[in-house]
Amino acid sequence: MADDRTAALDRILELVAVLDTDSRESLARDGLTPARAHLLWVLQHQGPLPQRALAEALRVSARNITGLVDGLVDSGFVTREPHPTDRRATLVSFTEHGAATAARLEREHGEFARVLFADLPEDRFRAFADGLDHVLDRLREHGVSLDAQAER
Amino acid sequence: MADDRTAALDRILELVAVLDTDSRESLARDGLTPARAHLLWVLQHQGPLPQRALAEALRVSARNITGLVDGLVDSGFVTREPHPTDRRATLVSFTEHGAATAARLEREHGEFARVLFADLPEDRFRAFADGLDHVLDRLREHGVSLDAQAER
DNA sequence: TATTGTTATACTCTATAACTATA
DNA sequence: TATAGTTATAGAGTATAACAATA
Repeated sequence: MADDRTAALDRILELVAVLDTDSRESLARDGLTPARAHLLWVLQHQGPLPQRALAEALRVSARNITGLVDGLVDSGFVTREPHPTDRRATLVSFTEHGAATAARLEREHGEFARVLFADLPEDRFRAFADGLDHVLDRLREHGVSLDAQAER
Repeated sequence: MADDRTAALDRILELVAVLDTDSRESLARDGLTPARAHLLWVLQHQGPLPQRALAEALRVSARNITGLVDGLVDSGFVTREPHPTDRRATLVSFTEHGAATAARLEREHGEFARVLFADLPEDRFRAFADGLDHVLDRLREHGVSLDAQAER
């Protein structure tokens, strides 16, 4: 019994490894890395942002954002524009290529979700989603969550 | 409906992020990184190995193993010993500290699995494990798996 | 005085290619 | 000739600290 739990955790970790490697390869085909794609994702959902806001959203240092934006500017996904009211800040905005890529990544994300659960009957899907919620709740109870991490 | 699937995928990705950050922090307290801990894990399950075997097990370059072993030697987790029959090779073995740490990490892995599924009734746990298998099968069908990745 | 972003510096993980020692 | 591991080199992600420009 206890061993079943360990086996399930191992399968979760296998899933983590598989998703990580696969998304990495897929992004590489677009000339992106996970960190840079994450930045595009935030821009896609929140619109043009100053680097400071990006640092908070990605929960990384300001220095790191400078590097990520440098890379995305060089590869043509975003531009640095002057902030309309604060001359210290720069607004990071999509180029056409960046906007098109981000939109496509979002579409593919939805398609991937459909493939993942294809042919899984509704009741079994519900049960799985339930278990997922349970696990995330258990982690939150133990102070392990994105919010808890953000507070540090 | 289709949106439920996307929401479930998003929760899987949240779980991935949470587990990644949490394990990273936990390992850091032991003076380890994920890559170095992975190497210790392999050593724990397969015994002393030449670096070449470690490169295959971790699926990284030989050069990378040199760096990881350098770090683990410096921090006192492993030693490089001469290979008994092949003078080109070096055997990577645990120090006492390394062996004790690896054993503790394995214990904590099992404890973590128990916490994760605590209070989840057996039938709901089964349903979750089922869904997990389904998702991994779907990925395998699409050529996305650790084995498929290994073949490249 | 506080904030935004950059420069300087450093560490880890990752890779390929050239090279040494040994098989 | 092939294999084990290292040196050389490079790129990405991450961090802290010092600093410039602006608020």
